[in-house]
Amino acid sequence: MTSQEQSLQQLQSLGYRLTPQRLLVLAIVAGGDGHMGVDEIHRQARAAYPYLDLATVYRTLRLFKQVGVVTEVDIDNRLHYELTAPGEKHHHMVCRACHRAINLSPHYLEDFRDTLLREFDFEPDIAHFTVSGHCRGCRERAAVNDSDNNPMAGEPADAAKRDY
Amino acid sequence: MTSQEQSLQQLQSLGYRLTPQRLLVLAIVAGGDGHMGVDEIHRQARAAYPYLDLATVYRTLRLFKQVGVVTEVDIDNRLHYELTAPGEKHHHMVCRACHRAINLSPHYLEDFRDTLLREFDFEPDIAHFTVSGHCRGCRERAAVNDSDNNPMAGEPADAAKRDY
DNA sequence: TATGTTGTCGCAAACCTTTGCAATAACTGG
DNA sequence: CCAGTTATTGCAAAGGTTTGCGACAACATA
Repeated sequence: MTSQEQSLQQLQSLGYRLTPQRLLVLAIVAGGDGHMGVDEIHRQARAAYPYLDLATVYRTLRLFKQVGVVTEVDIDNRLHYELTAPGEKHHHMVCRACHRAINLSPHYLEDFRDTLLREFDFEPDIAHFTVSGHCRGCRERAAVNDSDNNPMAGEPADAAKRDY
Repeated sequence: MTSQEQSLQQLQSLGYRLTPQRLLVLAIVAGGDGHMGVDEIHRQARAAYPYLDLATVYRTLRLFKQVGVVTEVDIDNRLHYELTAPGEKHHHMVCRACHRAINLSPHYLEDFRDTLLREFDFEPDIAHFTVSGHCRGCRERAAVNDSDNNPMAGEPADAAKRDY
């Protein structure tokens, strides 16, 4: 039984129904390379099944995420999804500047999770966890362009375009 | 010099202009108790200055956040802001169920930050950091209602309303 | 104080995502 | 295999947030 079939069976066992729309979305996400944007998933889905509505794609992905079938990544205020690879799960670090996503092993979050659970009885949702910040490349680039030593907080006033 | 005046001077020194709109929004956030929703800030602002547009409120808060004057908290997909109290900074844990926000001392994130920086040259944006998950109260409530031992992943199929 | 530069505002429209609702289709039990 | 139950869909509309743009206003300079 493939991991896709497992996911489907899991859905069914939880009382969710297996619909062609769900099969389709799952297949597309599984076939995609890395995190896919919702619009791209929708586009591909329509190719096979033109009536499939964008709202359905959103609902389906939300369900898949909740059940753990996919992992959600917020990249520049847009939702992206990738298949949750059992055994090689990972979180993400997303760069605010170049919007690239870097994988992060769960190992780095375990201590943090344990602490919150122990000290506050708070169960963080680390299954869908994204850390945003600035990656190496963008930090170096910024260091060069910056005359002062301000490490990129409050962005230089002479930035090209600054409409706030 | 009050911390508000400091913020204003900081803005100016970065090349941003001091406008009545910005003064107003700052005053309101400073006067509010805890994290305020954008609409509430806007409502209060309009009382004093009816022409102030919602877009300006958003832009102003985004700027304030970027400069560090305010802290952003995402509560149930809605942005909220509070004054960044220097000296008593904190992050937030937001419960996905009851939407309450619990303060979290920066101390809990320092190790995590250091690790990412050391191992990946990735500077996480912990200044504006929110962990979502489930708080004690909601976890207990769920434990009672749950017959099986599934710790709230994939939510019971018999949930009252389930439109995905 | 007068003038130029350019950051900011208000407005309207766009964008991404969620939601209400009636019609439909997936599963269940007989 | 049929009928009943109810989860799910498509559609349209709302919701929260962002953005393009021309008019305006804050600051600097003389």
